Amino acid sequence: MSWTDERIERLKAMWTKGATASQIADELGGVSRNAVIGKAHRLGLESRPSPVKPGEEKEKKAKAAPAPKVAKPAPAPKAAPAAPEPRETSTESPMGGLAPAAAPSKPAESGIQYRSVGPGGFIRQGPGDTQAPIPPAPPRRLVPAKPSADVADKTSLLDLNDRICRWPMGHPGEPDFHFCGQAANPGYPYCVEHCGVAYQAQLPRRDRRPPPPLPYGGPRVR
DNA sequence: CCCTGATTCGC
DNA sequence: GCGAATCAGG
Repeated sequence: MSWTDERIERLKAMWTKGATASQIADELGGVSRNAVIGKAHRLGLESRPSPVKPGEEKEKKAKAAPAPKVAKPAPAPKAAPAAPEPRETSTESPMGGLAPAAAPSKPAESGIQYRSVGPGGFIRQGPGDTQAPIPPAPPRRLVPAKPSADVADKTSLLDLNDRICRWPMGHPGEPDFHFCGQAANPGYPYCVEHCGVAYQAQLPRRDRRPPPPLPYGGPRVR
């Protein structure tokens, strides 16, 4: 299974909405949880409350010696205390406070610091400024979104049972995604109308019409 | 054990 | 770029 634009779209939507990697993988089908996580990171959708984050560096792969396949490269020196970074000062002008766009990493010399104050928010702090103008980062925690008015009276995932039609309306991850919700055709997961769409009598080839687009990616393959 | 996301690294 | 293997926290 490949990452088509459509699937990436759904991944982004669900990831942003807080769906777990497992849910996303399950929803998309054909990919593993790991694949979803890997893709999410490659897309730059990062940082979600993770069980294992705390800043302390953990000594990973500290296993005794379970027949390592390849020699582990020496861990990169994380901080060389006695090795100052090579400085490029020739282009530095005292008043040219604007650091080259690619290098905001010299706050001490430019006198300007950018501090994150939350998702997408940054403030600029000059040399004369003290700690004062730094507003505390507002604690923001993503909470489960309440059902919007659009979805409130629609049939959600939680409303499903074996007596109502599970035909998906729209696409998972979209704000107004819901299910048909009509009375299901007994013995079938869909109402009569959608059974008509889902189950079609085999017709002679010459009478076949091109099948209508499926309401979502396609039949589940699991 | 189950779940979670992060990271690594061979492909 | 992809994702299985592996990690670590809950």
